[in-house]
Amino acid sequence: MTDTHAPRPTDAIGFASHDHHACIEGTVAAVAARCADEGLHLTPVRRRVLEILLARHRALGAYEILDVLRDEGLGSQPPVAYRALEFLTKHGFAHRIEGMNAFAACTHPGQDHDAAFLICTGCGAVAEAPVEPARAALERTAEAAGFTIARTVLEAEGLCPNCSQSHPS
Amino acid sequence: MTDTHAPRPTDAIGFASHDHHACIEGTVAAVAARCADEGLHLTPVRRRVLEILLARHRALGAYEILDVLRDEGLGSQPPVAYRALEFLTKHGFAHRIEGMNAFAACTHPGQDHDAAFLICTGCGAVAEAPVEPARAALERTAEAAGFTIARTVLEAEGLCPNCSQSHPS
DNA sequence: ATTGATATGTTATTCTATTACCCGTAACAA
DNA sequence: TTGTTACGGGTAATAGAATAACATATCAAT
Repeated sequence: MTDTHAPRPTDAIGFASHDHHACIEGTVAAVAARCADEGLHLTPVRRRVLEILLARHRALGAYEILDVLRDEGLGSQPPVAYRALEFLTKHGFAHRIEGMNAFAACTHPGQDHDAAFLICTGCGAVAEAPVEPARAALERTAEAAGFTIARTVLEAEGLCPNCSQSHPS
Repeated sequence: MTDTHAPRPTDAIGFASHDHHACIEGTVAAVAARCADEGLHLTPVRRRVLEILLARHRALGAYEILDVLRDEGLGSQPPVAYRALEFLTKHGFAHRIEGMNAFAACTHPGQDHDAAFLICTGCGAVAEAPVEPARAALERTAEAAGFTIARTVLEAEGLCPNCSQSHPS
């Protein structure tokens, strides 16, 4: 419990403060429901990794996650973390941030999907942003080259609203 | 000398066949000129790493590059390759492909700049595509969230024109 | 009960990247 | 000439990220 519990509604885009506790519980519940629906097993390790990612709202390396799991007796070797992360990313419950070799929980878990990310270099927060506009632009660029896109990596590093105030640069 | 020397003009976007030998020499010459201009040292290791990247037209891992350098007696330990790559990427002569932990030569060397990449999962070719449209779209998305972009990672994996014919899927 | 599919435990290894320290040389000032 | 400063490179050691390979367990379905 490291957050401030500001009782504001969740922002669709992501950097606003919000009821973090409810945000975690709600997302886990939504994921659990989807798993039940689709016959996927949200096992204790998988659920816990999802909670760890949600609790931070930032990207975590596999070994940071593993440290937590180890402290809690849920697993001690890399494959434990990587397997859980593979499950979560494969089903669209978490995303890999390529630019950081790290992982973040998905904020609107659905099918396996690409996303765009806004990564704050000030506080480390990661927000998932609508992917369509940028993806569409990239599609048009690719089409001109006769290239067929299967997967996109769209990430932006910079300063979130809070940090751009504190770092007036 | 492993290419076919098809004497076609270089395609601005990148997957067309072209006079590869001239393409390498021309780019190295352009980079050398820029270095002379700006007082940068294009040392033997740095030049050779650039040539290696250009010769492949695909993304190479630092250790693949190091293997070549080692064979040629130009260096044997990781920092040799990483230092050269840092120089090349810092000055916009090469780019890091985040999604692959690999590096590719820049096809229009200028100042340090972001770019968009089309990465063929069939043949491994990497083309640098215009970054502006996708970047602008991402800018608009970020603006809506009050986020200030400093750097973008825009990569698309898929099939290039040649491979989408061979892999009719 | 047995099978088959899925999930986990564990060891070892590979791949990627950086830190730290030392050496040599070019450029320039005293 | 002698510092001394900056830069590039050589090397060893280590850190960080990811996977391979193999053993074990769990559980549902026949």
